[in-house]
Amino acid sequence: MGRPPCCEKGGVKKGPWTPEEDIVLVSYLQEHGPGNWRAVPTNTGLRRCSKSCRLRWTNYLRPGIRRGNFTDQEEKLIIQLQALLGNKWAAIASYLPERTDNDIKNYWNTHLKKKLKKMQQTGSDCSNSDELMSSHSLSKGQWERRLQADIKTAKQALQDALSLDKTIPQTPDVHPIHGYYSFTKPVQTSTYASSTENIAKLLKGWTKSSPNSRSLSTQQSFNNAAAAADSTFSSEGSSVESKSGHDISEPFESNKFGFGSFDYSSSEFSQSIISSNERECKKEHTADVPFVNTGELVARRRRSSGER
DNA sequence: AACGTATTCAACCGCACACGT
DNA sequence: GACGTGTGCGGTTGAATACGT
Repeated sequence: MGRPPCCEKGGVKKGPWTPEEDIVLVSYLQEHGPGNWRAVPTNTGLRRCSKSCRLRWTNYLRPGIRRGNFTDQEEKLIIQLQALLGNKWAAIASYLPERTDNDIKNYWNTHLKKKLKKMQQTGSDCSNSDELMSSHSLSKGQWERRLQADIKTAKQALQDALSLDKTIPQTPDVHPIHGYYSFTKPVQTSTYASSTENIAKLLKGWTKSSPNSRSLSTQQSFNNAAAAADSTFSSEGSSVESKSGHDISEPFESNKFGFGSFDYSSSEFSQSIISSNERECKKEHTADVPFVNTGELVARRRRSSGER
């Protein structure tokens, strides 16, 4: 059987998003909020499929996203979580609210995999996923003990990462935001600050690109504009007006976007993830039982905390 | 400068699941 | 319970860019 593709209609555009499309999408979502993605292309006139719109928003335009330059803390956290959760990028991303699952996945595939491989070759690190994977060959008892140890290590890493406000409040990295911990520049005090920055960069890139030049991808636009935008738009009270006249820098309600106020450090959440994955891992290693999707677990958790 | 190769990352694709009817 | 639809996730692709010769 199989479902028909979500973009069956002809004339659906693919490939990189243009700044113009981004602005249309951001303007629309500012007004209506995310959700009901099916309606987005219809209501905006964007020749994109709903999936593409959602992806663009969640991976690039969403407020509070930080891109590139993973810190050591983030890197360690990702490594630990990957060892614990496997390739459950959405689950891992839930511990790094400013990073998208796609970003983390890419970073893992391009940087961390290699790094860990190197480390393994030199025998300098024992807390990586390959190591964990190699535990398949261990006896069940050994494996369980090892798993317990890994979970303990990961918990510790999480605790460290989630309590960094005590240790490095003035470094460019970590401070608490709305109950979770966020890796942002000190000058940025809210998820909206990042949103403003994103949109500012977007607009800068858009207006900068000359009509004669070939149509720039947004990434290029952002790159061009980043430096200027950083100095032009402060985190407070900045307002950006789009071509269509919409003030698209008005504060987004963080709750609308699903990661506003949930306490990621809540032991209930951590415990549920860890214990469920503990169970999953054990299942995986012991019997042919259906594998519980951790991402779905997180999704359910998000939904129950009022995301949609 | 020109070319080939490697790397990065935005975006796509297909699948699984939740939810409404 | 069966079915249809919408959404989210993980794996993969390929264009753009960086690097080496």
